[in-house]
Amino acid sequence: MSDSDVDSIFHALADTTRRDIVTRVMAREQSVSDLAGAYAMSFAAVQKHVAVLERAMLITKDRRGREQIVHGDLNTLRKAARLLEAYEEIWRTRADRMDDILTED
Amino acid sequence: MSDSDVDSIFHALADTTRRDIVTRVMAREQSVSDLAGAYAMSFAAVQKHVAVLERAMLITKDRRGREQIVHGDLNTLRKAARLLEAYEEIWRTRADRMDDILTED
DNA sequence: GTAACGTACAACCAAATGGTTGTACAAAAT
DNA sequence: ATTTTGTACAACCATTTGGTTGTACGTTAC
Repeated sequence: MSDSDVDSIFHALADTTRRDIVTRVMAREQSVSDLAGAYAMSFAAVQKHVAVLERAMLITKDRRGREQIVHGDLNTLRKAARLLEAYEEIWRTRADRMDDILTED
Repeated sequence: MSDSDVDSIFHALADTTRRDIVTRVMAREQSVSDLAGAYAMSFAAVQKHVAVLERAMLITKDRRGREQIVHGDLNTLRKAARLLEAYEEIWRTRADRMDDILTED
């Protein structure tokens, strides 16, 4: 996973509408227009949000007839979650070293 | 935690330099100019990145003499991590319901 | 007291973002 | 066959972003 992949994942999550889309499609797959119907903005705007999430690989699309069905991608979400946990781990490790230092006198 | 708080946290994390700053300050607290020295960009640019992280509450600053010492804020990181885990939970719950549906015939 | 250091902030710039409307086209329904 | 539906995409716009340089100011060192 390159830096720019991670950039795009967090960027995709840095918007309330997009996080809400993720919530919806994790709960149940649905078409782009189902999603568009849920927000007070143009279809094109929602479609752009979907495209951002798709580029970030947080969702995938699957054509069904004339509809495009949007699914959540659990794998990418897990990667993002693990990344944040890695920062906690860095902190924990440093804390341990701090502890070493404090107890070494 | 408001939506815009979450927006600012993920936005702050959506940049390689800023994630690197988080890594550094989680490992060891350091001054703004220590950080600035580590990147091939102006002091002002690094200072802006630090300001973005500070607004997102991912770091805090603490004046020590003429230096400004930057610390990582584990708490905010944990909140972000838990948020991502919540999406996984939504997915898991839906999966369970799927399972219910598949076994109910 | 003066010089150097660490920081903050304003002004500026190019590029990206998040929204809009309009057009185009394939699939489905009539 | 025609209309409606679902989607994609371009063009446009205002705002934000991520960088720059320059200025200012308090703190430390000489």
